[in-house]
Amino acid sequence: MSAAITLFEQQGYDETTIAEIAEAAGLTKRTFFRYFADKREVLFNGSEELIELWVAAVASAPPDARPMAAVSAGLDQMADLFLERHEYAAIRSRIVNANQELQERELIKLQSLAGAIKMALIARGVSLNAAILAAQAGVTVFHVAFARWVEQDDPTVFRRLMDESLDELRSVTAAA
Amino acid sequence: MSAAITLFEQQGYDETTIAEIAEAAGLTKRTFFRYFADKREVLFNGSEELIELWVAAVASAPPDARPMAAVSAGLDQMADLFLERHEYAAIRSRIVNANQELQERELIKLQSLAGAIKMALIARGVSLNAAILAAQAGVTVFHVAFARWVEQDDPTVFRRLMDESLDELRSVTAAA
DNA sequence: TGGGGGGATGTCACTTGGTGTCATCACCTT
DNA sequence: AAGGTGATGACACCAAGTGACATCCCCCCA
Repeated sequence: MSAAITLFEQQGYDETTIAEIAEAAGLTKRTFFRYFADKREVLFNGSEELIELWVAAVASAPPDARPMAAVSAGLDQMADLFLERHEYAAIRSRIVNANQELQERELIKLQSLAGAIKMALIARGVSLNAAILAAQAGVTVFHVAFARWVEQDDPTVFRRLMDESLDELRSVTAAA
Repeated sequence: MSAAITLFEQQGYDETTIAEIAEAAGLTKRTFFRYFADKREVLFNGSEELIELWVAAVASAPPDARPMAAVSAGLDQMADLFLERHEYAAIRSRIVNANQELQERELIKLQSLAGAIKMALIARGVSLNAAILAAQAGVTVFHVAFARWVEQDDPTVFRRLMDESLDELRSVTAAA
């Protein structure tokens, strides 16, 4: 992973071959593909843990909490999780934002995150449609706030940025 | 395009090679790549027109319309646009939903749609953050309603499904 | 009317991502 | 010391893309 990221930073994602990454890491192309399903995946390693964390937060919210409050408990976890990864997140974002394939992978990871949150909401008794939209809203807020968070210096404002985004979403969708 | 879709339906996306598609269409692999940037793109042909249509609807909404009302004018256009493409949309959805690469491409097309709507909102004087979230909300509603629309028989209910989804999003994000 | 030029297509060679298969090696167990 | 197991290497192969150049067809104009 670190060999890959270093090379991506230095020469760009497209210009870096798997063979180069493997050599830099002291192994072969074949071994690379035993650890990562494809070239993109090397940049999306912690994503299952992230999903589990969010799902656990939704599951353990108070039983009477409204769907969006349960989802929002996941946002707290995200703020925590990324607190000490601000610099890494910024580097990784630069790489991802410079390449369409990587953005595609990022979006589908977010989609699978939304799917997992949806299931966790359904397990709480939330209706299917409400679960889909609450999960999607939470992920959108996370995504938008994340993009703003990596663009500035203070790592501690992540949770505040998420709240602001959620407020904006609320006010923009509010009936006339 | 039709050669590709037919083959994808018959034998699956992964199991179909560009050479096969090209042969079925009476041309060569090289020519295929002069029309489509990659294998996925053959399934995403009308997407620029779709974006232009939505953007135009946002731009021509009444000047005093609230952001989400302008976005919603785009939903009207989408309902129209797809009215006579229900069957095609269903076939295409089956193909896309069976393959992760294709879902990734679909998501980034939706993302670029959201980006275009965002710009159209900004041109109306909407603030950056409100524009981002209104555009994203509109695309989410479209995406969710689209998935429900292709799953059932009556093509005329698309607009109603979008309204229902927007209502659900509103109520789920509403403050406690 | 017959070149000539430009755009579309074909040909071919090449790179790279990704996979199946088998050999090898290291380490652990008994 | 023998055997088994999991990780790695070696190698051949396929399919997606791409660059470079040849060819062909059609339209325009002297």
